[in-house]
Amino acid sequence: MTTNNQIGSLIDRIEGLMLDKALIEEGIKEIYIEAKLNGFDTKTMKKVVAIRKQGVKKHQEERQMIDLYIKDLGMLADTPLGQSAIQRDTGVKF
Amino acid sequence: MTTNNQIGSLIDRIEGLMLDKALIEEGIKEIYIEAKLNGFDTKTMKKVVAIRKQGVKKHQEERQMIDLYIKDLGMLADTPLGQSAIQRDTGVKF
Amino acid sequence: MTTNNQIGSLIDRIEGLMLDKALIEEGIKEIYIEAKLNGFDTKTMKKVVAIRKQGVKKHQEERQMIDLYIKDLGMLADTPLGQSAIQRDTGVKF
Amino acid sequence: MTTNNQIGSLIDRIEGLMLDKALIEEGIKEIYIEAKLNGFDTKTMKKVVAIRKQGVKKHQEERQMIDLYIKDLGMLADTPLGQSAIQRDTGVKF
DNA sequence: GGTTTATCAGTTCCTC
DNA sequence: GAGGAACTGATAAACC
Repeated sequence: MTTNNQIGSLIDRIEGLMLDKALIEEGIKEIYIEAKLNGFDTKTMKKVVAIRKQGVKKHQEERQMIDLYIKDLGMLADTPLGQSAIQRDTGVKF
Repeated sequence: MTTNNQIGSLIDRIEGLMLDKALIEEGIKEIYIEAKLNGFDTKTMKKVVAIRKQGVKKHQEERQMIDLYIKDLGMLADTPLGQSAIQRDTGVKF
Repeated sequence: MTTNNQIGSLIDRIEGLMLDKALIEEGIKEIYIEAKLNGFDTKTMKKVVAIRKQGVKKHQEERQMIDLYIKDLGMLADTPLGQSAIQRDTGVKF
Repeated sequence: MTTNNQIGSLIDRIEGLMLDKALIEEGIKEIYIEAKLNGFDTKTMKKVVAIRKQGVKKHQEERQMIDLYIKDLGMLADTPLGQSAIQRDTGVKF
C-alpha cells in the first residue's frame, strides 16, 4: 500500500500504535499469568487495580452509598450474618 | 417480506421478541428516571440491583477479598475511617 | 423485604421487569439454537437482524463509504480477486 | 506503598504497563481528531481498521453470507441499486 | 466440547 | 453538539 494519500498515512499511523498497544496488553496478560501461578486471584487483582485507578477514596464513598441503599432495602435479611444482626436489633425472628 | 422461507420465519420471531425486549427496557429506563426525580442516585441503584442479582453474600465475600489485597498493598493508609460505620450498623465485616 | 420505603418499591419494579427481560432473552436464544440445528449460521443471522434494525438502506450507504476508503487505500491488493481487478485497470503485475 | 510484598510488585508492574497503554490510546485518539479535522469520517475509518485487522478477504466472505441471507428474506426489494457501483470498480461481488 | 465467564468494541446516553 | 461515561452485544478464553 502506498502512503501517497492522506487517508493511507493516517491509517498507517493508527495501525502502528495499535500494534504497540497489543504488545503492551500482551505484557499485562503475562503478569496476570505469573500472578496466578503464584497463587493470587487475578479477578480480585483486576478489581484492585480498577479501584486504585478510580481512587481508593472515591471507591470507599461509592461503597458507603451502596451500603446505605442496601440498608434501606432491609437486604441484610438475605444473608445469615445479616439476619442475626437484624434479629439482635429488633428481637424479631425471620 | 414473506414468511414462506424458514429463515424469514426465524428472523420474524426473533424480531418480535426483540421488540418486546425493547419495550421492557424502556419501562426500566422510565423507572430510573422516576427514581432520579425523587432524588435517588441511579448509578448506585444499578449497582445495588447488580449486587442483588449476584447475591449479597457473594458480593460481601468479594469485598473481603479485595480489602485483603488492598491491605497487603498498604493502601489502607489511604482510608483512615474505612467501613467502620457500616460495620457498626450491620455487624458484617466488609 | 418490605416495600414501605420508596427505594424498595422502585427496585422491586425494576427487578420484575428485568425478570421479564431475561425470559425474553432466553426465548431469543432458543430460536438461535433452533436455527443452528436447521443449518443456519447464527453469526450471520445476528448481523442481518442488526442490519434490518439499522435500516437496510443506511447499511448500504455505510458499505459504500467503507468501500470508498478501502479503494483509496489500495487495499484490494490484499485480496486475490482484488489483485486481478487492479491488474486489469493498470496493467501492472503484483 | 512498599514493594516488599509480591502482590505489590505485580500490581506496580501492571500499572506501569497500563500507563504506557493509556498514552498510546491517547495518541490514537489524536490521530482520529486530526483525521476529522481533515474531513474524514472517523466512524468509517474505525470500521476500515477493523476490517483490515480481520483480513479483507474474510470480511468479503462475511458480506457474501449476509447478502445471501438478505436475498432469501426478499430484502433486496429495499435496495434497488445495491452494490453495483463497487462491483463495477473491483470485480468483487459483495 | 461445550458452557460459562471475561474482555473488548460499539452504541447510546447524559452532561457540559 | 461535542465529549465522555455507561451499557449492551459479540468475540475470545477458561474451566468443567
